[in-house]
Amino acid sequence: MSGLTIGPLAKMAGVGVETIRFYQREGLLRIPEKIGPFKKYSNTDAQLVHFIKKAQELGFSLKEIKEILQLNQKPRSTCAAVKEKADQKIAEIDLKIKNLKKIKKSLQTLSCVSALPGSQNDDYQVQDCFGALQ
Amino acid sequence: MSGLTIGPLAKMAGVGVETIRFYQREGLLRIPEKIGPFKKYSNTDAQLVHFIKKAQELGFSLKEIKEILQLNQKPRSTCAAVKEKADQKIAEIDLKIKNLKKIKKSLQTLSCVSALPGSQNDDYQVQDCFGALQ
DNA sequence: TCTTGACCTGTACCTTGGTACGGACTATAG
DNA sequence: CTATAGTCCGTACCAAGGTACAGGTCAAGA
Repeated sequence: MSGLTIGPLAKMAGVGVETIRFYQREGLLRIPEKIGPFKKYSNTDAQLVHFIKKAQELGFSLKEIKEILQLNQKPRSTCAAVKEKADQKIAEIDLKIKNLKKIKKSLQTLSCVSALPGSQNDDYQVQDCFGALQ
Repeated sequence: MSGLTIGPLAKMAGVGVETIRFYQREGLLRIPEKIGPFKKYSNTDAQLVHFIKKAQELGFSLKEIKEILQLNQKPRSTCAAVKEKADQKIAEIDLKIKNLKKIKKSLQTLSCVSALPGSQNDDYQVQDCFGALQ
């Protein structure tokens, strides 16, 4: 709504302008109408870019993120498919959370052991703790 | 202990042999002694590779994974530093879990809405739900 | 009005994380 | 004892996700 140009948009979203253009090329971000000679963006665009970065940090590829975003835009006719896809992503997320908790637990053990004097560590202790990630 | 060659090791860990060699080049994996003409690996090596893959799926870069693994191998003299690093990783993991839960919640809403008839969606619904990821 | 900084399109280049391949050696099943 | 499949080392190539120009347009303040 606010009519941002690409520079302020990039700044708001915490990325470079080239990243914005790259996302447009990749179809993750709409290419807005020009108002005068420049393209104008909304706050929603900034939120979207911010979301893309965060989802990426959580281990989703741009391709997957695109899929998640497209779940939104499908017409009603494909609702069952949308629900299925969303449920599938939810399952993936649950697995990620589970695995992160395992790593966390191992790191807590390590943190604790290391804090004690006399804990000389042998090779491969961390992964011994949780070799069984799924 | 078991004396695996690189092929069986790769198979156990669910990667290609070239990936094993790449991890060695990058210093994520030890280069074992040769027994006869071939290098011999242990089950622990397989677990380690498996761990690397999982951590990667959770959004850690190879550089970060290397750091996590090295927490283990530091001598006692740097224990405080190890603990600090581990605690920092734990905080990162907590944030990841928190953000994954937000995305999950949004997807649940979407999955639910989409399953209802008459829910024609406008642009950018998903990210509207959780533009505020940290 | 002029200049400086932001924008435009297009293309080239970079880093990360592999993947493939060539040429030589070796183990082992038939 | 030979064929084939696995290993070794080195180097080249590849895809994803950016990042950096070049060469031009535009706008807004001094």
